[in-house]
Amino acid sequence: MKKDRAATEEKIYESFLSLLEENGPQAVGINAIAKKAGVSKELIYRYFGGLEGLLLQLAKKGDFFKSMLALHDKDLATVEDLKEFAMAGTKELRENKLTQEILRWQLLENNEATRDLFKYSNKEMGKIFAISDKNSSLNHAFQLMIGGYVYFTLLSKFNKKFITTDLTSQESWEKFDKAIEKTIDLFNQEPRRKSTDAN
Amino acid sequence: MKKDRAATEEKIYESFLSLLEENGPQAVGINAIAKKAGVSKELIYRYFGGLEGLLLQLAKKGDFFKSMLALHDKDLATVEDLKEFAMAGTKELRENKLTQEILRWQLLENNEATRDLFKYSNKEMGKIFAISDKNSSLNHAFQLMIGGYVYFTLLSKFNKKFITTDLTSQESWEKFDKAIEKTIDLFNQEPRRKSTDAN
DNA sequence: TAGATTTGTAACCATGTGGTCACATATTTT
DNA sequence: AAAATATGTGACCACATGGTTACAAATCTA
Repeated sequence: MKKDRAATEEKIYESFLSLLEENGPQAVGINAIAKKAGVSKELIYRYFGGLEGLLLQLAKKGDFFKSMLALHDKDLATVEDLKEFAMAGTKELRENKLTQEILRWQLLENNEATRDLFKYSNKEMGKIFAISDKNSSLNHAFQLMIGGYVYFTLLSKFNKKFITTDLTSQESWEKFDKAIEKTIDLFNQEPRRKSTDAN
Repeated sequence: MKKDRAATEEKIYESFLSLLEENGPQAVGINAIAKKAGVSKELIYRYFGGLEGLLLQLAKKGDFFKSMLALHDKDLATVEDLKEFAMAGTKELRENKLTQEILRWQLLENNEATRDLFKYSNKEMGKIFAISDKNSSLNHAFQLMIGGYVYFTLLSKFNKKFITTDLTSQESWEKFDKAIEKTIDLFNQEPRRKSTDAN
């Protein structure tokens, strides 16, 4: 029998990732990972330190919002920049299954094992919202809309529709996008009031 | 030993409810319910038809948005009515743990057992959004914001904060409420355009 | 080549799960 | 009172879980 630690480590980690992406946090277990990797579970403990170690590695290696990084260097001074940035965020959210499942995971538990992973992914997510912080009037509305986008993204895995909205159609997601853009516009086009009090 | 079927049925159902409310969907299992009720699990199968039967009963008896029903009879013609209705919805969402956990459940699975429960709770939730359907321009923005509200409500169970927002403070939730009200205003105050095209 | 070390496996453990069973004991019915 | 039925229990089943152990086999080192 051939022996290659690097290769088996890779098999284990990839199996862990694909289980998480395809079947969600509940499907991620030592037995399931070992079975999928076709390897003894002992090795998961030996090479990674169990599930906790795998989560830690994911925290370090995971690419959660890498598509945002390029944009984040820009100034984001204008309303159009802000809209472009928001659209990049919703696109990332829609397409990155790994990010989706980690966000789902945060709704289920928060313990020793997951803490580091969540801390890191939240840090990445925070970069998006750092922008809207500058516009305190828009801030909470913006958070709600992105939060809603996350909610519907997660919901769409098991539900075809939300009330009257078809969550399987491209058109619906475009409408959500448009709603975000329009809200950004409305908050910026409103008649300037006398003070910074924008509640 | 005393025997009282009605009383034990009550004990079982109440144990099921409190487990769901306090510990979430993952904690709801035949063994856990029987243990909490202090009763043999056989009786759960005999009297309810297992977990599936309990979910069915919850679907029929559960009061998910009962606080909304009174308001729903009103006309909701004015913007103020719509805002009042939205605020009643967010309040209900914040306070009804049972509703929260069912919404959380919908993000985890959707099978034979849960289908009826979700169908019913969604029907109730649909009543809220029937109102915003009339204003197609606002519709998706409104859905996003309520969805975001749901998201943050569920998130707050295991996370103290989201980015910079403290999810444990009353003040944050008031700001979210205000953001919704303001968005409703902005969408209604915008200069009327020539057609119904409001994308 | 011989010995030490790394890599890998399969069996095993305690525990928990949903589900079924035979049985005992109340309660009703005849 | 006797028989039938409703109610309740605890043991049991097969299976899955996370975690550990003892051992085999490949690879590295001397």
